[in-house]
Amino acid sequence: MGTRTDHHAIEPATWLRQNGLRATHARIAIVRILDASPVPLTLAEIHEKVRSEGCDFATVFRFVSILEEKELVQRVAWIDGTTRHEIRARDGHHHHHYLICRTCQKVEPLDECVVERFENQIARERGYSGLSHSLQLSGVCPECQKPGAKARKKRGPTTP
Amino acid sequence: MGTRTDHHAIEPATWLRQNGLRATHARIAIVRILDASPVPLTLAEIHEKVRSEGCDFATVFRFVSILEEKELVQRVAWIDGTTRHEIRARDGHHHHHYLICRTCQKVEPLDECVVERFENQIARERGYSGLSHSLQLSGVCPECQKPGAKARKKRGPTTP
DNA sequence: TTCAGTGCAAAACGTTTGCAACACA
DNA sequence: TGTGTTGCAAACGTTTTGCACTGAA
Repeated sequence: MGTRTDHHAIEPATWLRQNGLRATHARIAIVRILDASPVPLTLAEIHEKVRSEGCDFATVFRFVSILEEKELVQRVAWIDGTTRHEIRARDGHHHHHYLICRTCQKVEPLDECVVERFENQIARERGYSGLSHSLQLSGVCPECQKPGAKARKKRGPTTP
Repeated sequence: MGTRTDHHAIEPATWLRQNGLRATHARIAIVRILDASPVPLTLAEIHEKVRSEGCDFATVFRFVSILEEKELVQRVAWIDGTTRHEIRARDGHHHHHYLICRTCQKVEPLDECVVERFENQIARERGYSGLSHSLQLSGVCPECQKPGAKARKKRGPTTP
């Protein structure tokens, strides 16, 4: 089994600058953690793993928010109600699905995505575009696709 | 288009007693609201609809928790991060999927479930049983299926 | 009558923000 | 050096619990 980092030859610092972000100590640490994890993490879990480097929770919160705005990290509503965060792999995969044990909470990532094919079908039949999914299917409905429709509503935390 | 209640000839009070629950004014009101909604609701939304009957938020919280323990209501991690609750239909359907507009938040329920077939395949290949899904796939792993494995861990709020 | 169920209010928790000090470009 | 970033700490909103009163069985 390969690790997620196999796909990421690019150094965190380089990757950050490529995306127009400053490469600070805290940010590099956070990217490393996200990069190394095979499963989405909560903000608390990320903080737990970077606190040793003197990184504050607020920094985790704000930086992950920035990554999500730039769509470099994907927010996932986990089945237990927690909100988790997953870095987007740079190998073409945009998301993953998981098999979670209700008893021991073990998580197994699944490579396959059965929904994609269905997603295309739904998009065709209902006239939606830009569909994506993590839990439920979501997209933009015909009315909202019309030019001049109200601006896309921000989801999640925003940055100052 | 039919309403969800088409499937529910049983009166809320009768249904509650059948499931070993007391039929109080507040509980009947909450069941009615859940029954009538085509989409999962947040606790705040449920409370909003029953507050006119003098039903407290804590009552909504505790009663929905009881229904979830008895698996009469299913908890859903919504894509916007909210936690929602959906009553289990008594017509064989155990869950639904939804098409959500990112712009106007409109929700369209989808009848089809493409994951079921996949779920069976996963269950076979990985030795899982009792799989279900709403966002991620979940089930019980081989180790936890062994007789004498540790008791099933409670999810979500518990009752006193 | 009795005890489960409820309302009220406070506690616990997670998320979000303001501000002064700090560090990268 | 200057502006974006950070740590600290407080403000929020939501979830959860304790306790005394109430009402269904």
